[in-house]
Amino acid sequence: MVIKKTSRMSLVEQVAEQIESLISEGHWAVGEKIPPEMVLMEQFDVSRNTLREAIRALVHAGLLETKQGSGTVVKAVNTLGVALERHAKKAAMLETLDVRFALEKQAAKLAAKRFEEVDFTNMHAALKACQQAADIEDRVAFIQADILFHSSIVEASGNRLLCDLYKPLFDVVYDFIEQMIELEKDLLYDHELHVELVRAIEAGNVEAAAAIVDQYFNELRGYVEKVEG
Amino acid sequence: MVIKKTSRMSLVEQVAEQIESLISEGHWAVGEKIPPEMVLMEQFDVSRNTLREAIRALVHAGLLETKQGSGTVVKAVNTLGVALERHAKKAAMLETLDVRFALEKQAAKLAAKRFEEVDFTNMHAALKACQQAADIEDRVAFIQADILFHSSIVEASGNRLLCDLYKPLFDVVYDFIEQMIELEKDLLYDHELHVELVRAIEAGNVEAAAAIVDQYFNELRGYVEKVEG
DNA sequence: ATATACCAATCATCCTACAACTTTTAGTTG
DNA sequence: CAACTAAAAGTTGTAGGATGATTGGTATAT
Repeated sequence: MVIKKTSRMSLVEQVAEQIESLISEGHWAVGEKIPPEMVLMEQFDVSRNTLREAIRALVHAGLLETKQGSGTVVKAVNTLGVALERHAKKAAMLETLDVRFALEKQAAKLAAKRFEEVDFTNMHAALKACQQAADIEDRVAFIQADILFHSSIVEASGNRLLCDLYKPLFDVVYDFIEQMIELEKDLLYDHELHVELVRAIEAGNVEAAAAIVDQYFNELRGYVEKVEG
Repeated sequence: MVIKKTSRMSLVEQVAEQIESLISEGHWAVGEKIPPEMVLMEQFDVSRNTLREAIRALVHAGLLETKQGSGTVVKAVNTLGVALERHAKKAAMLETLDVRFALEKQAAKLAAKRFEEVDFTNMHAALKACQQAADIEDRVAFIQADILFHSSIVEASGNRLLCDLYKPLFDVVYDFIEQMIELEKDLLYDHELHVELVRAIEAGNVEAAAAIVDQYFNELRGYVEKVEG
């Protein structure tokens, strides 16, 4: 006797899964508006409630965003970022910082290890922008360039999972730093380490890259401890 | 003029958030059945549709599980694990391994740094279980003990966020290893490093702990590369 | 041309009803 | 009394309709 499939997935989950596929496969791009409920009801051949429960699940996951009177738009392609950001916001800043540190250090080492395959365009551009912002002491510009710089480091690791984990934590830390910056005005003009880090990665010097990230985070940790603890 | 907060959150999100809080604060424990829809409708003072949309969002996120005719039970305390596991399963094993490595190394260093406050009970118990399993060459028992061992290391870091990130990745890696173990039968009886790692942490030797984790993962990476690449 | 009023589209919430499944209860039978 | 059976109650799943709230665009009037 053939055992029947334990139980068929609920209609809501089936619909949610299909919508998720349509998004992840790019059929509905980020920023794009998806069809209204009435249309989707007919396309999926389910009732209004069922469809709404599916959509609501994806809204909560951060994939979609609904606006009354307007419609529903795609907000992201994967659900990890939202979950991680929500989680990290509830954690202590020093804990988040330690995790971010672990990830960025690993990223720097991986980038240095595969330096021959790395595209350094973004890294150099961010470096230049940092330098310019530091020269004219434009704090806002420096932060933006700093964000691009660290992102380019992590992307250079070639590890997609690492990037997906790093960026949400990075955002959380930077929200904190933006508030902190009033207290320590000269904190973020520390540009020397940026240059050294790129040089180490370009040279394929794994240990040097790791040491520089160590140093960077030790300083950052000191500032955060002063403010938080 | 003070601009009022965008507007109030939708009822569904309010309810979902409250339920999440009730779970994360332990008011509803994992495995426990939550009240039926009718009761929750009255408690939150919302309609059935609104309540169901909230619950469905949490079901999709992996926090709850509903069974028709029976009820709804709490499945997990936080939503991060499910999202991360789903995500990591789609990634390449070597990428996942690198991230896990970064996290475990950081955990070992943190644990060594605060060795005076660490509770070593679990670690020693896992160590003993590993030894016993290795002695009688019981592979299944060794894996289970190994899982407990690595978990105890990460928990000793005292960093909750680190633990929450580590465990799902760990599960993914171990699913892979369980399949791999047939090929490399003697892989997991490598017990020496376990002992050395605990010794280093107990001595508060941060660098030694880091070096041992390095060594452990280099071996593991070698095996994985042989199988996957 | 600008501002106002109106209208249509769309999501938000509520309501009722029934179906499907599970658990409990009551009843029957041996 | 024990064990099996049938009925009932409880719970989630799905459907469909009605009304309110918000948004975006259109037509109108000045």
